[in-house]
Amino acid sequence: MATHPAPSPVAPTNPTFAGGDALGGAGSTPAFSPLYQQIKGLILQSLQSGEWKPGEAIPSEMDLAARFRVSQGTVRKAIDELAAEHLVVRRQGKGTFVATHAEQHVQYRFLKLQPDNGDIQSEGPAERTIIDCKRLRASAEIARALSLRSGDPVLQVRRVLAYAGVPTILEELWLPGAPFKGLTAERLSNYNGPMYALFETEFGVRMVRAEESIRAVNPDEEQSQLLNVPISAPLLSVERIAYTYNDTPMELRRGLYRTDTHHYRNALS
Amino acid sequence: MATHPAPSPVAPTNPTFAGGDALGGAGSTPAFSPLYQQIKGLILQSLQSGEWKPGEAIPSEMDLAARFRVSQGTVRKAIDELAAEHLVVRRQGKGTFVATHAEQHVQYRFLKLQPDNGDIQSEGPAERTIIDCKRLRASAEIARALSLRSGDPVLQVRRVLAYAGVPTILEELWLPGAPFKGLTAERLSNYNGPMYALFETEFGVRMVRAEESIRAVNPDEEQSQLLNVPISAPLLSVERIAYTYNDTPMELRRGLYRTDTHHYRNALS
DNA sequence: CAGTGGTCTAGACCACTGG
DNA sequence: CAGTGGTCTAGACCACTGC
Repeated sequence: MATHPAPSPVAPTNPTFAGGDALGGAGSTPAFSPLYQQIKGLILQSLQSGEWKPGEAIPSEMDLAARFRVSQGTVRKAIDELAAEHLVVRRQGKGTFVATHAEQHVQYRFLKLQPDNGDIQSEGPAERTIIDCKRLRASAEIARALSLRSGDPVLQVRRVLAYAGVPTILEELWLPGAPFKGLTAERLSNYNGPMYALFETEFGVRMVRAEESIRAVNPDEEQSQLLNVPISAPLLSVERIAYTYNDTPMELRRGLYRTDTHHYRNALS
Repeated sequence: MATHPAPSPVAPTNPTFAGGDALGGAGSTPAFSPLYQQIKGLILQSLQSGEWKPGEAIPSEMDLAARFRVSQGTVRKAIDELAAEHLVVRRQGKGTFVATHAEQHVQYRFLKLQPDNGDIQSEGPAERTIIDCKRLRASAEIARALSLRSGDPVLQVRRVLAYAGVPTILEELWLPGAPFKGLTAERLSNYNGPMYALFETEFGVRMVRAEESIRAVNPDEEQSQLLNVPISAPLLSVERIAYTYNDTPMELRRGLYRTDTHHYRNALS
């Protein structure tokens, strides 16, 4: 595996068209794909297949250029896009590294709740309490969100996050059963750090992007007790679907946020 | 103004350092600034000064390269960043255009509320009703948000947005008095299109980015009447500060969103 | 067809990191 | 010091738009 003997994965010398051009022009869309996009796809495959693990360095731009038989500039543009999508992180003088949720700086990348006074760092990490972790069968709703079939095995986790002793977030999340075989309440409790970091190291599942739908709601009886708020208290309902590579949904998470001391922060551009 | 006779705004031939290097090494930060960043700054100045107006084309990459006496590739990288920040829009074969909120495709770029069923397009534009438009003096809180002094003149606008006849959004917004001299309820009512588009064409104020803080709240008596919901209904409180160039705050907007038929959508990456 | 942005290359040099 | 990513250049060619 030390040398890659000219796999020639792309057009031999010049940039060409990609797609089913061999079919004789039957294609409806010309589907022009620039070389750097093809290279990006190949790098993506290697990331996906685990050839380079989270936190590790990927080969240098020169190495990749030689491996794919393109110029350094073309590899550079491919990596630029991967870096913009936070799939890799560039560090001048050191190399390019596979992104990870275990990083100190980008911890809790997907959690947008912030304390009203003081920044995130000063608040410190939340106190986590697992309520339960059950194995059950997907309802139609859960199945649809996770691209499963109704009745497929799923894992349900519920937990509370507290800041300075005040329960602030109540989360309920569902994971597809197969990729997370062996996940238990105990392993969750013992792990110290972001849940997504545990998913990476223990199950090889890397969350790459997510989408959230936010509403204002009132808690039900149980929720109001767990969060220690009156049943009439308005709460933020945050439903998240998190995706791995290839836009494969791997988690449905429903959060209830108290917003009397915290707020959901969002940058628009 | 047809030709720019070698203004030589940057280092004559080679990339050099920027910053107060002439002070004799007293600077604490070396402050290296790549050429393309300097070019970006110069283009930004021209955008800001109104040399090219929203919707217009800026000079071609070749022209800018000649004007700034750098290579096309350097100009390209500068424009790449401006395009990534949505300050300009590239269109292959046509040119690069100053971004505008009046565009058909990117209308309501900052409004993240979406109908639960069906996409945004099918819903059509909201019915807008101006409640009032008052000229008053900034409270300490408003002044801080807009980088003004307490007592400075500000403009307050309140309005309701309804979809399919259902009042869904109640907005209250404050604008600094000086740049928006002449804005009246009538002009707002008569204008058809995004408010930010009116700001561009009538007042030369271009909103470039914004930050939102979101909470769950209950309405007060007046708010509940205007939105036609019970006083116990949980609502989304969305406080936005919108910025022009140079991170200058130009609007404070407080929205109350009903989330029984709509939701706030956010993409995380 | 000319003009625009978009891609690709090859080579030079710079800034940063670590041994 | 060698190796990495970062910048800059010059030139060629491609894809898209509109006249």
